[in-house]
Amino acid sequence: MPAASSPNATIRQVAELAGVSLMTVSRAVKQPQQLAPETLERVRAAMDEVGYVPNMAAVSLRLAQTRLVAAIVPTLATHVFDAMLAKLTAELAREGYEVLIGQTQYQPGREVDLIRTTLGRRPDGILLAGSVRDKAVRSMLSASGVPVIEAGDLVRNHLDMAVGMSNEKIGAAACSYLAALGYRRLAVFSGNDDRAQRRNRAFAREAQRRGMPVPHVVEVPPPTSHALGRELMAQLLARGPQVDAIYCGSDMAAAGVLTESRERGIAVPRDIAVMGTGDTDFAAALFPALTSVRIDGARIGEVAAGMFLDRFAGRPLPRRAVDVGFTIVQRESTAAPAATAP
Amino acid sequence: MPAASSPNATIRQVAELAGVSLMTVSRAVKQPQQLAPETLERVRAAMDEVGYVPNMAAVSLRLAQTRLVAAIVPTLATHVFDAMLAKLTAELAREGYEVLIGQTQYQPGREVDLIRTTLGRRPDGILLAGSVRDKAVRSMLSASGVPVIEAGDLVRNHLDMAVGMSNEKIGAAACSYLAALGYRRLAVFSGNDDRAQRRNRAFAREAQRRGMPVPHVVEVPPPTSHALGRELMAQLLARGPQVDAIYCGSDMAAAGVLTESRERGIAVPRDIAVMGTGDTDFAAALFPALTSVRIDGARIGEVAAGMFLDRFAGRPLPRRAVDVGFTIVQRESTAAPAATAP
DNA sequence: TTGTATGCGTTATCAC
DNA sequence: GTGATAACGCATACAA
Repeated sequence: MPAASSPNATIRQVAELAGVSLMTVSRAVKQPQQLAPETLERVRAAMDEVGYVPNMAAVSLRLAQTRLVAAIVPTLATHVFDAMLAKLTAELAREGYEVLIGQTQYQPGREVDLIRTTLGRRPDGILLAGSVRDKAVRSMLSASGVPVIEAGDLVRNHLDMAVGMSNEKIGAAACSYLAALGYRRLAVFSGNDDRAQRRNRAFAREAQRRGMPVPHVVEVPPPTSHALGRELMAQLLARGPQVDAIYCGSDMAAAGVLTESRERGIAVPRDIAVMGTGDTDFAAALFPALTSVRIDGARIGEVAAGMFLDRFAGRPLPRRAVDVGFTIVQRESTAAPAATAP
Repeated sequence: MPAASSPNATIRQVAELAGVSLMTVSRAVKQPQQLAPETLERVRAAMDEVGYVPNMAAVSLRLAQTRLVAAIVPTLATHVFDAMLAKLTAELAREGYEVLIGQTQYQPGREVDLIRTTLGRRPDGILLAGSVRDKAVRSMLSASGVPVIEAGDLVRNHLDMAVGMSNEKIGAAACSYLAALGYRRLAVFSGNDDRAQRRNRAFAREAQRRGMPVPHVVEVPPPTSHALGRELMAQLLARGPQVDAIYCGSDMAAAGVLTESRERGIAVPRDIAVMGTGDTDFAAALFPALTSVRIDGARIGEVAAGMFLDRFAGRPLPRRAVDVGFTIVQRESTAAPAATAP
């Protein structure tokens, strides 16, 4: 039983207790096979007795590596990010790395501060949800020399490494999907962050390409919510154009559209189709079940972890940018319009 | 413009560039007012030029404090934890603390390893979602001398500090709530983790106290899901006892119960009432909107942050245990049974 | 107002 | 197989 264990025991206390030098204790942790079995046992007993855990601040300082990976996300309250972080954390943990999570809460100014603070921790790698647009941030990051992964938004001029999917392709695919089902008067509800805007522009371009009416696009500051979806839907009905399908930048907003429609006696998808983004866990639980663009957060996290580990080990990277794609999960909220009547 | 900034510049490089000593640079960061304005400006220019950010590993080692708070949660994919972590992170960030998040993924064995690894980072504080039951973990933590907050589960014998609510009270309240609405044949679906089990036992005790039939309790390994809720509901209908209300340990499971009921033509709440736990953001978006036990994760995070900051600053704690309570948010899934017919 | 010496806890290196 | 030494980057204490 660990008896008198003192707070934050150091390698020195263990050494004195075991009657060996500092290096012997260090080796007992890092290269146990180098020690005589009897010595090893004595050192281990001493470590247990004082509850010794190596101080990573000292290790980091000495080795110039922290075994820390920083991940910066807008919010934790989004399924894609959760799944990504969970997988990233789990995969990196196998190799002894920990993940330091920072949240910007969608405040652009916060990102610079956060990255500066984060760089102070000298992480071995930094993952950023989304692409880095801010000039200052870009130069800070590249100057730091830290491996950087931009995740979830595959842009051409990524800083270092990237994994994710093209938001432009998502926008175009969403539009094509609705068009193929016969919907023509489209609306888009989404956040006004960079990714969403690029998605929406691609959506509109695709509509134009197909000779459809210009989509009615409404962009608001994120995060989007159920209440927001309801409100936007109410506004659309009150004074918006006639539409037969709505593409939402988040599933929560889409859920709000479903609720508001139901309360007003508008049948989905008969009167109007609704589609979300993210394929959140609750998408299938809504009524009607929500069609959504599925983004595999876990896959993103897995690929990102692999890239980091390759890089840390000095292995050559197969690719510096990985497209994990996306899929559209069709559910009840966008069933095809009735076939031409007999 | 930061020109030739080198990776991980040190205080020495800045000093040489500015033609001052190391201490002058250090003071430029920590006590700028002590420097001659002209010197300060020169140092700042040098810092910008090389992109200097202090190495926290060195600072931590020197000061024996890391400005790091570790938070250990079962998963990020739960609204209560998200909200708690978001608030905790935001509040601590104001005072220059960062939050290191660990996830156990509900694997009990993982908790010990995770805490050991975490202790290596010498966090200034540790927050644990849930109470600490494991003997080894308890002694590791108390031996480390780190301030510990057990969050979200208010037990009597907390290790150090605690904030949350009584799961026993939640169970009893859920039962009382359903009983008051006239439901008598109750079922419970939940995870089989410690917190859930204590909640369920209290639920059953309350039913007994009220002279109601013994509730049909089904406990499964977490995490619970929509699919799981559907399956449990299907099983209940196939071979379970007749029930008129179901209390679920999570909103996702409750959502599954709603879906399965709808598919089978069972009307909620007319034929059966459904109630969840957590008041997740999507609870209001379900159909029918889900009655749920609301747990204010943000409030928990806020109180926890306050406790940590008081402790770090050496201020006396008003209370070592704070009950943030809970509320039952009534929605459509548990409307009262029809009044006695005329 | 600015500089020098010292040590935080650990490990690479070299010596025995 | 084990030990002594130096150094990682920074801030406290003290000196100038």
